[in-house]
Amino acid sequence: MPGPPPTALQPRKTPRQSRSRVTVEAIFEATIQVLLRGGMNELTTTRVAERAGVSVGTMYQYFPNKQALVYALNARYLDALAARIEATCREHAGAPLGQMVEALINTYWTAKTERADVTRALYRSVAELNNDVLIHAFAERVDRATTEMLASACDAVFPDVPRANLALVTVIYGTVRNAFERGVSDQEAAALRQDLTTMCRAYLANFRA
Amino acid sequence: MPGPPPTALQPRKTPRQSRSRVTVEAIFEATIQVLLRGGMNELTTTRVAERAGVSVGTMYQYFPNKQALVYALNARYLDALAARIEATCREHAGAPLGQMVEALINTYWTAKTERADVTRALYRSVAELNNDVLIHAFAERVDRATTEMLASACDAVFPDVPRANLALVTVIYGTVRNAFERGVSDQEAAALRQDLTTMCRAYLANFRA
DNA sequence: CCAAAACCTGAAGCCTTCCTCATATTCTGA
DNA sequence: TCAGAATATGAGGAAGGCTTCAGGTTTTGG
Repeated sequence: MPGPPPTALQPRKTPRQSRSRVTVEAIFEATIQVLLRGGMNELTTTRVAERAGVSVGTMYQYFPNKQALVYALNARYLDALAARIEATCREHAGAPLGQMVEALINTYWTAKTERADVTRALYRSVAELNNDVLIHAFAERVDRATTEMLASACDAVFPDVPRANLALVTVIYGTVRNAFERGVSDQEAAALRQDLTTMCRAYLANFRA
Repeated sequence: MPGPPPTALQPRKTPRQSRSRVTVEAIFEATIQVLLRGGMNELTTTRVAERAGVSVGTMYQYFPNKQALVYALNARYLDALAARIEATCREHAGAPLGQMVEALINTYWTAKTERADVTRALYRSVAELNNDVLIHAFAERVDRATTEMLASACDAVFPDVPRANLALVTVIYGTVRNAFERGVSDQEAAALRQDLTTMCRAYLANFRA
């Protein structure tokens, strides 16, 4: 049961005028760029500010420290990802299991690969954070959506929905991530994705009504 | 095709006398401990040396820099892990598919969970390394073993062994890792592990002779 | 037993980084 | 229009980290 994010990691103040919204946006984008080039080791406040075209002081007006910046960036990313998954789940409420699996894998896979380098950079950056809160919040939110979807399947009845859900999402998210880390080729990725779908379908077949 | 590890990351010299072997061992252990406490951010050379009961200078006699230390630690861990997987694969050459899957999952899962905190710490530490070389070397070595095992199955014939292998290992390794990151309970873990086995078996059933 | 090799020490130099703050600029609302 | 709020600046203080090296101690091989 994760509490709220540590106060030391919360944003300092939220931009009110449009110019500052642009600034914050630039800072986020710059952070990604720096992360892409040199990873966490070379992510310095000066470098980010420089790349964003603002001064260090400006950065510190919105983020109390460096960690908070990376934290916010990841929170932002996960929020968008969760929203996409939720949308997929809504769209497939009441559908047959097969379609659900395919849709879920498709959404997740696409979200991760459409900007593969960014995904990788974030995967790495989040590793040095106190990411438990982030991860849990994300997991909880997304679990709610997928569980609900599964329970609504028109051609299945689950003796234990949360269990089936956990198996599904863990396998899917884990596989995608591992595929990333291995740096599989496009060909391999395509085959892998197909096989992953096969596996999930075969698993869910056990619950056919 | 990854080359050899960057020279900047190679150990400086290998201990010859037994006392220095003890020292190096202590340094490794200390590194793990420090990593456990505070992660990469708090891993400083001074702290590691202090915890190991040696002076900083000693550390630098064996590792040219801090990164090399973490690199070596991970290389060591992956080497042991690979050895265990290879052993499992040898033991199950010619066995039926079902047993192979179960054994592989068992070995990997056990290896990761018997010292869960260490596993987690290393997962995190490796994220800030130039880990491509490490990952690839590990993957290649382990793939060789598992592929060979699969090909030897007494009750199956694969149209494309490497493909089936990639699917299997990516799903297994990825799932285990993701389970870690979510911090699943023991109960959930047990169920998940069972379901993972079910999935893999169902997948492999497609190749039954 | 002794010389050479291996090993260990830890204070100190150098460098980078984070973050603040006093000041300047821009915007908003009445 | 203009006062006050919001935003931006960037040099510099303070802290801490990495790494070296000159000089000790221990071990080994003969």
